[in-house]
Amino acid sequence: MSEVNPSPEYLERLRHSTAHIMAYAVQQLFPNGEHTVKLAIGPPIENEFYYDMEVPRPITPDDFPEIEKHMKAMIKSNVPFEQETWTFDAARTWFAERNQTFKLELIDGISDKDVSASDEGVAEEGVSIYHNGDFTDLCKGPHIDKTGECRHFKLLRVSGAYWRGDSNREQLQRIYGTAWSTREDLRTYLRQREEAAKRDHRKLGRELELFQMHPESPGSVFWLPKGAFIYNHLSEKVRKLNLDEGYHEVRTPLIYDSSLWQTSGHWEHFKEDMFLIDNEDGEPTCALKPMNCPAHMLIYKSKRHSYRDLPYRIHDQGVLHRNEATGTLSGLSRVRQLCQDDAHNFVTEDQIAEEYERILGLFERIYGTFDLPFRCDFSTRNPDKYMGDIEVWNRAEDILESVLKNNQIDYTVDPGEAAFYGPKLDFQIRDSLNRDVQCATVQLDFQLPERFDLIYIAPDGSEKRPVVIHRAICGSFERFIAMLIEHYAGAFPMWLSPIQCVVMTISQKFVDYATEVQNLLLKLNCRVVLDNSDDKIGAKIRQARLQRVPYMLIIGERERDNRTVSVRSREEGDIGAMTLDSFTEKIRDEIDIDF
RNA sequence: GCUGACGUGGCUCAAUGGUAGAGCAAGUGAUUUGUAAUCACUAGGUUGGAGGUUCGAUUCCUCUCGUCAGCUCCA
Repeated sequence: MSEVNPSPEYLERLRHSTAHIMAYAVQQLFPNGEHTVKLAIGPPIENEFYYDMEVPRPITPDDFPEIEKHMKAMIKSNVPFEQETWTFDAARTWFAERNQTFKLELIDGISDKDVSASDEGVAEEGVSIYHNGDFTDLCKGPHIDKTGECRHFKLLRVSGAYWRGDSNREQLQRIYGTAWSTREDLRTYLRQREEAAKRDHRKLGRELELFQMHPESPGSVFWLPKGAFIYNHLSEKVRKLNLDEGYHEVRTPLIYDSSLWQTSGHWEHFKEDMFLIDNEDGEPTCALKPMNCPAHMLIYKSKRHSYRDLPYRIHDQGVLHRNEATGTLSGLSRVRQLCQDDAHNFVTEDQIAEEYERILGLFERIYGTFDLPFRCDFSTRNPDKYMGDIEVWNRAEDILESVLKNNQIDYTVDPGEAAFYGPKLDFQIRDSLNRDVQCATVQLDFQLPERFDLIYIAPDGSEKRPVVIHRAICGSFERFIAMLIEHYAGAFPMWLSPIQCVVMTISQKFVDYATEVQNLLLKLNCRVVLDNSDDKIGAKIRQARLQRVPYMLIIGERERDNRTVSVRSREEGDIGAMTLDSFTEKIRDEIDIDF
């Protein structure tokens, strides 16, 4: 039976089991379903589950009621989940009779393994099979006891997914659903999703007039005045922080001859994703930069560097263009034109550790300011695909790991996921829909210094190869702002709010005093606007609240006569009248901050 | 790029083969207001674009562009 405080492990079993029930229900949708619906895999995922299958026609959300009906029927019958072990031959025969080619492929995969190594759930001499009622599936389990436990579920969405995640193979239909042990938990989860959708940055971006997109330039952002303010303000703060930390800021071209991209290796790997410029013969000869590093290599190389110059740090917020595939574009999170708080730090091998410490210090300054929780993926060397000296790699990876530990950063290791030219740290933040969004990245690079033949002069006068650290703290400002919008649900902290105060009059009679208040605040570099329209005060407040303005200053007869303002704060509501001095004192520290 | 869904005034949505409608926003006028929407009037759409079927298309079909959910990719 369902548990009151279900363990994560129980919920996984529950969701996995619900996926089986759903697969059965989809089979019921089609005549001869067991033979025409080809099942692939159906695992539980965080909070949800899915099942991938090949079906005679695409499933749409319109099919959900019918699928759910069949699911409920099986749940109501409360049949048990029962495990059996079949021999490979028996399983092959059974699934072949039912035309379940994906399952046959899975069985082959299992039989190829050394089964004596007792892979979990895989029997020594065969495969694990689960039945629930009339439904039979190849599955290592585990499952719950009876279908009746899966009462609290809902189908959510449908999409395509490639068999085995390979875009060269069959594309299947994936149906997502969610399942919980109680009705309340299900409701809570669905409500959370609705709440999250309300803070979707695309929706808020439109409502708060921060930015817009147009089909005339898909994937590139039109920043409206308020959004542009946030963008520029943020970029300015980051720029200042980098200058304080010893970075040299540069500005570099957008367009480069293809030879540069050949040198850097991008031509070979990423030509398809670059915006190219053709000559008269239609041959691409130039490209818009998708990243800044080659430009910075040229700058480094333009003079001889002593070990005394290192670390040499170049910061660049240049405009980048990446011709992302159409299907991947998404709001501000995945765009074709972007700027990063990009930097390249040229260091000696001995300086790697300290430089990483310093970079993580920047993280704490910036992410701490926004109170953003992040975690880190540490991608290590792929044994089959790496360049450079294995000793250097090992040392570098040890350094990165110890830096993560020293700074008590929550990280997971992705073995073999590093690029061939160096190990990397990717910093992830959760967006409002609980999706991981990658922002920052810190990557060690042994390759570009080779390709560009970079050197520095060591104390003994010999020429040595520096190491390059690619780093961005915010990552793309576009994506970072998307995340901030959702993190704050549009209610930016005072220092980042495009409008910090609205002075609003009770009636036209008080415009003079209201203007005086406005001018006084303007002198303090407060971003303040005056609402002297004919609307009633309630309407003005509503308007300002919808725009998430931090402070509303209400000016009527009392305020004018006493030379005060009545303050309504975004967070606390009406906080009463105060003198102008006490208000300016109150906001003095909020108006502006540095990282 | 792939699969699917969607695209109607600035925004949110209605109209299912028969002259496209509402609310909000906008404009004008009235009102001069005390903490989340004052009232009235006016204007605004060849229904993303192109082709087709039909006496007639927002509605059906094809192509195309864009958006969204995912998948693949992500220097």
